Amino acid sequence: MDYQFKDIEKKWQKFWAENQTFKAENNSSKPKYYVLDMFPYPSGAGLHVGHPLGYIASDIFARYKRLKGFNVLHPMGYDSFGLPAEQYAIQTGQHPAITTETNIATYRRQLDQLGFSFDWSREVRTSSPDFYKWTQWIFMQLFNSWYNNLADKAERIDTLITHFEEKGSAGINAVCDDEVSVFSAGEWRTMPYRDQQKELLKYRLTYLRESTVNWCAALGTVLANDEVKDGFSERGGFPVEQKKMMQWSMRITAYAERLLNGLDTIDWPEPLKEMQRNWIGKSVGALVKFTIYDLRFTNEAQGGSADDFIEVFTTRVDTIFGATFLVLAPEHELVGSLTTAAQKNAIEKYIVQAKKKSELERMAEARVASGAFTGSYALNPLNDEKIPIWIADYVLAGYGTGAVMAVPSGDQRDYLFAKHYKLPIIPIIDIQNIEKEADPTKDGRYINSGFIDGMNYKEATTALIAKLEEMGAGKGKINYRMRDAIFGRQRYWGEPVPVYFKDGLPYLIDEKELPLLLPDVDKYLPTESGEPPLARAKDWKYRLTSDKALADPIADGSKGAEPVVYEYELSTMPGWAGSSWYWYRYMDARNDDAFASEQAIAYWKDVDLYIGGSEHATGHLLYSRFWNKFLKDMGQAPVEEPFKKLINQGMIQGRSNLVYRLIDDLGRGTNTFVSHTFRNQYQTSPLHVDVNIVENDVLDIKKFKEWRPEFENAEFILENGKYICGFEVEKMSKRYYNVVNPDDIANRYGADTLRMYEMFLGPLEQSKPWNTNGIEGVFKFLRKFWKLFHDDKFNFNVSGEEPTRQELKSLHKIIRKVEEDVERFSFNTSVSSFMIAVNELTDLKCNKRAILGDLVIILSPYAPHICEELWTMLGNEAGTLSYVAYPKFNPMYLVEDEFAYPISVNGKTRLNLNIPLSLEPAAVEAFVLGSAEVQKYIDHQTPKKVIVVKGRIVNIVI
RNA sequence: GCCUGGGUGGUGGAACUGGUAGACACGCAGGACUUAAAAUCCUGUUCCCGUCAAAGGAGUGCGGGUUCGAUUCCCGCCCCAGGUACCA
Repeated sequence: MDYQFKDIEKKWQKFWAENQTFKAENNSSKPKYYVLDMFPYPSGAGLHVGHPLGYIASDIFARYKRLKGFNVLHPMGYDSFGLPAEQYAIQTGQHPAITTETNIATYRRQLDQLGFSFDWSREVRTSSPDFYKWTQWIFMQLFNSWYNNLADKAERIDTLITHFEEKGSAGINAVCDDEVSVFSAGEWRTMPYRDQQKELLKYRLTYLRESTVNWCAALGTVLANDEVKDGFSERGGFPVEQKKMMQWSMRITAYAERLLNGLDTIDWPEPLKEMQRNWIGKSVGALVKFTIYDLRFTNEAQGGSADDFIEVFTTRVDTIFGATFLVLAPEHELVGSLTTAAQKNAIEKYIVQAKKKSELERMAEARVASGAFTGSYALNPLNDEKIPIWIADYVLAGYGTGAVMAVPSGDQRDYLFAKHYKLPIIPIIDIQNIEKEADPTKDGRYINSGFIDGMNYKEATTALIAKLEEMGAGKGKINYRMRDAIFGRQRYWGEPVPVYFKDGLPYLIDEKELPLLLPDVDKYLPTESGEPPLARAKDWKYRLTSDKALADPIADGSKGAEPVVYEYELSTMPGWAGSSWYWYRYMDARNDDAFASEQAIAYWKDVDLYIGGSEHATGHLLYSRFWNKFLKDMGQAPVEEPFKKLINQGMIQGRSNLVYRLIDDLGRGTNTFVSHTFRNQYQTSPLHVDVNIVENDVLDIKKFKEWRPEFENAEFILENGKYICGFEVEKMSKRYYNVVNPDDIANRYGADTLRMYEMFLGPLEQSKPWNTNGIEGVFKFLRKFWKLFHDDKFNFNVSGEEPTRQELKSLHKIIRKVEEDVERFSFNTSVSSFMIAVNELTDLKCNKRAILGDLVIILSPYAPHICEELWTMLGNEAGTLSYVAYPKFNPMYLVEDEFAYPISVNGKTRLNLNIPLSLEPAAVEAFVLGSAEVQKYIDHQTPKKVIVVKGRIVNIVI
């Protein structure tokens, strides 16, 4: 029989499902290996050909590891909360759960058809209550924790309460809100319960506070910074504005340093680590206080509570003697009190103007200096120099202290500002060149800089910080760019937050009541009063009954049998909540008592290999590391970093095909099309054509005429009897007619061909356009492979004879090659090697069972269906292929018989040799000269010179 | 601007720690089998010169350098992709 991929693939997919071939056990004498894919959001469009790229790679690796004797966990699930299902619900009224269910069914069918070795018994869905129960549970743990800087880890809030009770707020070093209260133990104990809770909220790792958020009116929700691109929402492209709202936040900043340091311990792509480093944005610098000069000038009306100094953050404290003015952000709180009567007009005008400027305008505007003088002055703490205080929108209120010391000689922005407003520019380093622009050099020695004159950068920085600390005018300080993550969305289709409100303060619901189920609503839009959709839920209230209320000394519910009713939190969790811990759920997916059992977590520990796209660099991958570190602090997770090795698969772009339509004299399109080569000899306009009616860039004219009624009578100017299309690399999208569906490919060539072809396309990590042009080659290869096992009449025919040395050489060459390739994730070169091996064995007419059996095993991770079929045909039990031992490479078969070759360098002929590694360096020369291979080349002559490099490669000049 | 990758035939891409550049595949050209098509097989295919061939020359974005030898290492530039940005 010829290679009938359809029957074979159907048969084995059914077999694997029925026999649960890939079910992983939570205990095993084998070493564990956890291969994880980033789980998909099940969108309505289904999979296109780019999605499975990473899944194929991880599947190959998972199957390879099984053959290598590992107990492999390779699960799959769905990140099924999300915006598209909700948008669809708003438009149609259909419950997002139903849309999601339908989409998941499509995804599942498409995934199954590719023959993945997932353990589906562990499937998770973030939108399923038995999953989000634990997302809510982790939220509660975060709420019940604070970050102790002294221990450098999160602790239960109880430890903080105990400290307050015993010692008051003294001695606490925590990551918390800016405005925490100072109190004694006695004061704490007499504090009303509500005030205590209010104070504790300032320390909790998830907390409520008023923050400026990115509000997207069109989506009716708040977006995280990484969901906003250039002032528009990443999804949908709607305008985003700044708005103040009470919001749930996560104190991820507490983990900034650990998130940064952890990067050095994990095997991730360098660009991705770099993105996270930039996102965290650590800068080491100093806070310096500049005394305000003569407060008499300040505006009496507003100056009542003003401090008498301005604090700035700088990373270049060494340049402080070059500071010739201060600049505050227009929003800085001292601006009002610093503005003199004379400057009041100018300042107010500038503030109005700055506010009006949208994000976009600020971006578009060239770097033109703009600002206004407050009329006040400050004193440089180190030389008592009197310098003016300005405001300008190049200083950001949200970073550092919202105020900077301007050093025009060293900072380009300050330089431009100084030039524009004719402020002094003082050089402070001997080698500085500041004629045209600022020179931020750290080399050279300081000048015009008081007591640091003559020092270098390092000496000056140390000396200055010491001096400032001694004077009480400053201190060393580390700043991070990263902000706390906002954790609420005014949306329906997300996890409800397990919190109710009493007297305006949030309290956790009883843990026994988890999961807090998402209630039904009549519409999925915000209410008329602007409340989130959950406000529409009927009778969705928290009932505090007397027994539960006992724990709370002021609960009103304790008095009678009737429960007291409170409002739930109405916002839901953001999209990243469920994905921030889901890899643990796979370890023990059906557990009702814990997010995963202790034993399961102790066994699987962490993800050994994680494959997914780099677009999650500063979202999912950062939040996951954060939650993992928190769970570790809580003793729930065994290791600091969840994903040991990570690989980014490249994006698969679309490859559009174009036809060239002839244009008549009036510029109108005719119905005549010109083939690619001749397109410039005519007036033409390019037109996208469906890639599915084009093969190898040759247009199927018949299908083209049927494609659209208007082309029914189309005419063509051909080349060599064919119509050749042009192509362009673009996003894969319906409107370019370049979407290729894996179902079509699988139908036509089979899943094994598709799997191998996607790998063959190029390096896994590289982005590349999808191009079906080469797929025939892979298909031919599989057919050739099939034929090795059959005679001319397609009868199965293998021989039990002993393999020849040649055959063994071919086999062991590929065993070694593929093993090396898989270990370094170079799947594309493996596919090539398979082709070479099969070509060689075909030439040798090899049908030896011993050779073919091993070949089936090593090919099976790539093309599992055909290999299972051949494996059973070879007489093995069905289903055993996935767990047999990987063939062992035997170097004996690979002794090189050709190791000398002549090369010509600069007109001299040299012999290049590969010397066996086993040879002692001292013996190399004798070995070389004694070798028959070499004698053949030098032909009795004495070589002029023998050069040995690294004991391995030898040049002989002849 | 800064950070991180990358630049090799008509195309996708090979080349492990510096050792015969272009493996493998597509495409193309020619041929075999066939009434024909499909399928399959064979030959050729970096460029230039050369009647086939032999021989020769050039060649991994550009210009230098180190080396017996550089796609690989170093210096300076150009271009492309991704990330990021008045972050002090």
